[in-house]
Amino acid sequence: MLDGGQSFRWSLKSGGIWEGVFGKNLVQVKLSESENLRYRVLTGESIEILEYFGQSLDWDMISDALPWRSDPQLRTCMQEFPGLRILQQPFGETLFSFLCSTAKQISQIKQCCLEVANRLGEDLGCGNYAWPGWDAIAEAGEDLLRECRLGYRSRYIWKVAKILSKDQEFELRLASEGYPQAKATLMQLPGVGAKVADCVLLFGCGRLEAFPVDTWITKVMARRYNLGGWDTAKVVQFGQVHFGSAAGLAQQFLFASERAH
DNA sequence: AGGCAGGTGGCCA
DNA sequence: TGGCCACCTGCC
Repeated sequence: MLDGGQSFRWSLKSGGIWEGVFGKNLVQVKLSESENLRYRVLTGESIEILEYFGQSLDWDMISDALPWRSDPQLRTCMQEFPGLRILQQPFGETLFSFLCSTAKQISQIKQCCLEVANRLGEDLGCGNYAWPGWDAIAEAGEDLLRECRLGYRSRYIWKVAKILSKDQEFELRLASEGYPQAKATLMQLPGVGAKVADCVLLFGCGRLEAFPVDTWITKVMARRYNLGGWDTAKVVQFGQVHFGSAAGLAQQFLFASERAH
């Protein structure tokens, strides 16, 4: 899940150790088979690590709410990736990274996020830099983003930075809204369509009912659920109705299985 | 060498 | 509403 397109600030070091940056935290973790999280805080707070990895949530219960009993396709994917979770990432950098993600491959998204952090972010030690925040991005301007190879996304990201640096209450307001309204609110931001909005809601707002549909999910839903030729919005609707309150977790199982396929 | 990638917004009927 | 197409950049 650290390399599954949820977050773009993790890299695999030697010995199965992953090193990652989120918020003001620089951490190393080792994910074991027993699903125990072993971690080392290089910079930051332990409590934030636990929250980030969703340790306060009852994943057995959440997984059990999925329709695996009646859905052999889903059951297969779940068995293939035991221990898969949804990360609970900070809102701002989640929105930023998914604005960067459109029509890009994971390796390129990682490169862009790294570049922006290196140029504008706070030094966390060991050559790692935090996500800089909207203020710094708004101040840096569109050209700097283009230098970080964000291309046409630069204009959107810069506009969003200007909007959100002037609206400190945005995240709080979003949290008070129901899922459909929260999605609509996010989609009012430039560069945020249905897919980016659902990724942000799922990975950065704890809305497990969000069901982001990208080309991988379109493919896997066509293959496993016979939805070939379906309109993307229809696939989203199918996913939410069929998988229910934890549709986003189902999405991750399907996504992981399709990428491995 | 040209099409396309983990989309979105704008324009057209 | 539904279908195209440009938009940056890098990889196949």
